[in-house]
Amino acid sequence: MQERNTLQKRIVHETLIRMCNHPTADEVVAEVQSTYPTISRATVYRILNKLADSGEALRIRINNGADHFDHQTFPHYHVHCSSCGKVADVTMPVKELGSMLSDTSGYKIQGYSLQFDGLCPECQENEEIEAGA
Amino acid sequence: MQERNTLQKRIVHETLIRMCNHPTADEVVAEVQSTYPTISRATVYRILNKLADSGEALRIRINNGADHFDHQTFPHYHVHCSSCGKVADVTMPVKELGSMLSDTSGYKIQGYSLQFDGLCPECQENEEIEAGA
DNA sequence: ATCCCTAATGAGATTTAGTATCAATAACAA
DNA sequence: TTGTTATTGATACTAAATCTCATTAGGGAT
Repeated sequence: MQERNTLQKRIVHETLIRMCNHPTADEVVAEVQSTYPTISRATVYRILNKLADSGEALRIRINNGADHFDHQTFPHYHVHCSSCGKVADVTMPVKELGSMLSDTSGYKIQGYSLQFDGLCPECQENEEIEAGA
Repeated sequence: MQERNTLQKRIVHETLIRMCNHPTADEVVAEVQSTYPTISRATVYRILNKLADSGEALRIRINNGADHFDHQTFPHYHVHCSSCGKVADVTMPVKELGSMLSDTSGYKIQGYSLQFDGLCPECQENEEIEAGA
């Protein structure tokens, strides 16, 4: 017997799919607990890790902050707003970055992580308002 | 009076320069304490943060693990060995990644972080030995 | 339908990396 | 030499995530 189809796994996965805003693990915990209050934080973390490991979800590692999760697994990147912390999708092909490296470093490249930091449209507006005042 | 030239700052910076292996903050703490045992962990963290903020050192954010520091500040990237955790330099121009994004996402891009993961030459060897045995 | 094995869960302790607090210390300008 | 205050050291604290382990429940076997 290998992998059991538990209620908790179904709920966490469904919840992640329903939340389209790249939630953190703790945000998923809160959301799941609103309908299933007895689920444990450790369980949600375990299930999200498993989803990320199996490729059913993406783990977005944010500089400094908590990991975010994305149920969309097609190849894309993320922008992280340095002001409000929001995470958004970016679809941009960046080809061959990894393979370009293999000969120069001696490392066998397994992957790379590319993450952008910036200001989201809302925070840009707020900045302008503050500057104007 | 703005910035004071303290013994601690000199020692931490010198130590970082002397350690060419992209140490973590705690590795710097250990190294400094070997000759100056009374220095505080908080002090080393503060000084490294200041060096990174002022551009006198680079902060290398490793997925999952502790930040590493690099006294070399010319533009380059890093490879992180997923097996032993070692960090190595990669010099490869990646131009315009940020500016390519500005129109597609609505974000005002302030920067990006690009980090490679792979196996260092030593760990590749170990892997082959294990596979052969 | 029941039993049994063990994967998975829940609760809480633990770890790791880093920051905050604050009294004591020590640069450095006067 | 002195006074101001940036900086330090010690420690408490926080955040994110993992670990531990007794208990629960999925699902194959009977």
